[in-house]
Amino acid sequence: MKPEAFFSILSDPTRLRTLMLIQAEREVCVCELTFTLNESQPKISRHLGLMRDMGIVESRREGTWMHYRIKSSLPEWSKEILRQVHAQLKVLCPYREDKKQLTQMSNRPERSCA
Amino acid sequence: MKPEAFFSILSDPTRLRTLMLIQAEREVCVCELTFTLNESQPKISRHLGLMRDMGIVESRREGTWMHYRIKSSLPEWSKEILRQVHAQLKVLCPYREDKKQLTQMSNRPERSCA
DNA sequence: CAAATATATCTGATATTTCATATATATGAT
DNA sequence: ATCATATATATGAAATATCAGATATATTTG
Repeated sequence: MKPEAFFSILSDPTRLRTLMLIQAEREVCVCELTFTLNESQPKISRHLGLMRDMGIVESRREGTWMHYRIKSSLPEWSKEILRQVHAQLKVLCPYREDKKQLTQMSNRPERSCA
Repeated sequence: MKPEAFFSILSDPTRLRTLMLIQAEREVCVCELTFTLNESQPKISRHLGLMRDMGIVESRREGTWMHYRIKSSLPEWSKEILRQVHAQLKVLCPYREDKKQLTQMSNRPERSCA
């Protein structure tokens, strides 16, 4: 993956908020994202599909839920940049509020094996 | 500046190579970039103008030359991300080769006060 | 069947590149 | 000092490419 393609992934607010949430939580599912970001399900799903096609995230099915996380085989330079970006942005809005919002989801899915 | 707008600046190869070169050299002028990146002068100038309008870089005139550098008033989170991105990417192509290519420019402008 | 997730299509908006030309500055000749 | 010219940079306009969002619908699983 070329660095400019990697940054084009980060250049959309829905995708950036999603990735920051994944960095904070290790793993999130689609319904957690639609609730937390307050966006339509197709919109969330399309961005996740795009990131999966680009090789940034990978998915894991658990019943009807699809859990997304950072792809483990991602090159080290991009993993490190994601960590550094999260370290810088987590205190800013809306990322800080997103993390709080997620904890207030009533019917949040339980993970069998995170 | 919103983080997603910041990353959209990094999501173009010409701009990313330019910023990595600025991180390495502190300052570069338009003719150094057209030589090093082997791109047309209007293309380089357009991208620099865009980055100046977005508040990422600032320019300094020295005779006919325009020198560009990272804007000093840039928010700390974005300065730090630029440093970290450079630390990760400088060993990769084409950034490593760009730096070498710049040193081989014959009529490279001298700086009166860098 | 219901719930969760994925995808196809259309559409308006935006970004990028190129070409030609304009502007700014420096310099040598008169 | 002025004129002509060379060099460096910027920009307007047009052509092209790319992208995000909405709606409807399809797929997968329990």
